[in-house]
Amino acid sequence: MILLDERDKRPIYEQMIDKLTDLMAREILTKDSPMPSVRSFAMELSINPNTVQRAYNELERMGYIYTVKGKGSFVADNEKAKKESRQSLMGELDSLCERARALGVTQEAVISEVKDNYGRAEK
Amino acid sequence: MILLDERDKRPIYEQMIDKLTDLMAREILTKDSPMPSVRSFAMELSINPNTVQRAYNELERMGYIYTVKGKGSFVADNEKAKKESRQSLMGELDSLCERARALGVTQEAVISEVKDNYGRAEK
Amino acid sequence: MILLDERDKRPIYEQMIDKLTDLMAREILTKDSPMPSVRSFAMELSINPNTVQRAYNELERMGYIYTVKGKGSFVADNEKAKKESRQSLMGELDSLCERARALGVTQEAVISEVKDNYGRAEK
Amino acid sequence: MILLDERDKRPIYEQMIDKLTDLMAREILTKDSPMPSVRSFAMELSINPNTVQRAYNELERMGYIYTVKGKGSFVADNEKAKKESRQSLMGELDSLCERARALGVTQEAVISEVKDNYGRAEK
DNA sequence: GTGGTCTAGACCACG
DNA sequence: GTGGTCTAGACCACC
Repeated sequence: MILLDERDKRPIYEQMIDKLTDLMAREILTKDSPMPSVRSFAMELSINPNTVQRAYNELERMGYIYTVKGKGSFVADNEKAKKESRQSLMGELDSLCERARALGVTQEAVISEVKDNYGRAEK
Repeated sequence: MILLDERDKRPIYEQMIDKLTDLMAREILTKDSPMPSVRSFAMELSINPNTVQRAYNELERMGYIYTVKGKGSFVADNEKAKKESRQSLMGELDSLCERARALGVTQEAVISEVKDNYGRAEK
Repeated sequence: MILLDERDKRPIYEQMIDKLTDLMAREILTKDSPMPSVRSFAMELSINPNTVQRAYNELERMGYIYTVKGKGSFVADNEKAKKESRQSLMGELDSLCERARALGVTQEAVISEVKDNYGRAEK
Repeated sequence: MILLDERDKRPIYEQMIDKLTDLMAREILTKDSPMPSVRSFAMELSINPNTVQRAYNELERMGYIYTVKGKGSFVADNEKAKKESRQSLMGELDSLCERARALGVTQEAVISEVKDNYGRAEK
């Protein structure tokens, strides 16, 4: 389902949260579909079940999944995920623009790069 | 000279690096001007001299400052450093655009955000 | 694993880096094998953990090892690192040759010294 | 006479010794010719006279210069300088060869680089 | 005075 | 258990 990067400096549970919310935002994980069980997920990724549990706890707290006792965890409405993903993306874009300005990069240069990127994607 | 943000979770030395490189990019710290001494800077920020030292070490390694033993540290000519920063910035922008596309954010939305940001900066 | 030379005037962490990269280049330390933990290594060498940590930090920055938080540090694939080392070595050889020429040392004398050295190594 | 590199990590007096013995080995400073006075040399390099003095002291101790009270310092027999320079060069060459071997560089590759260098110099 | 290194001991997050 | 960060305090060489 997801792949962990061992060399990533961030804690594993944070990596999991990022990758899972991303899957939700991209609608690969759809509303009300079941999440893997804590145990099987831990096995699959060869990590400690505690770590999976922690990721699930955070995801539930943030409203990305909901848990039914005795049945498991399920994807909540992923509209939320999409919205928040977009917001955080825009936040990153903002801080990136600020760094760009500090380095004397013009607005035009930034926009041209964006257009380039979208252009390359179309082909 | 700079202010530390206690709530910031990143290590102090990293915060310092960010804030100082920013000052250099904006040419508030100019070529060959002296950096505060390790000890005085530590006093000013109420932190340990070792922490300042570490930040300075990294800055020197990255080419932002140079050190003359027994005299102090000085701002280097950071045209090269700035150039590299710009390149890596554009790389980040690219990967950000790709994430945006994956989330269904249009090119127009991204560009509008960039324009907004630059607009806000002019005031 | 390694032995420190007390008479060596260079800082301990630098000595460690030299000896460890040497072990890697000679493939005594192989890809993905675990490095000693910071604390155990410090005990073994009777030095402070901070000093080991510093050496490890530099090694990671240079791409010789990678670190998994909570698990330890591991030997990276250092083909790239070796390649870069070879290049910088050849650069040093060049500047050394230039100094030799300036001192009137003939090409033959230099080559004979090189052959001597490699000859001694075979025994 | 000589140029100091402010960014050089080594102490100034050591840099001076290196550069001056080099000039002697290359016979630019000839036997019995006068060295600059401590004061004038210090002025010329914009450094502290103590530092020049220290360099001169070391040079005298090593036998590269001799001092006549009330008259100044003079270059000693530079045969010595040449000989020692060559020796230290050969020492460096040896340690370089050892590093090369550790990296798996063949004797042939080293020799070819040396020949290249001498070849380039002839043109 | 300056930076550079090192020790001792502490606290934290992660697994 | 692991590494990462920080403090406090010390000693050194250089200028």
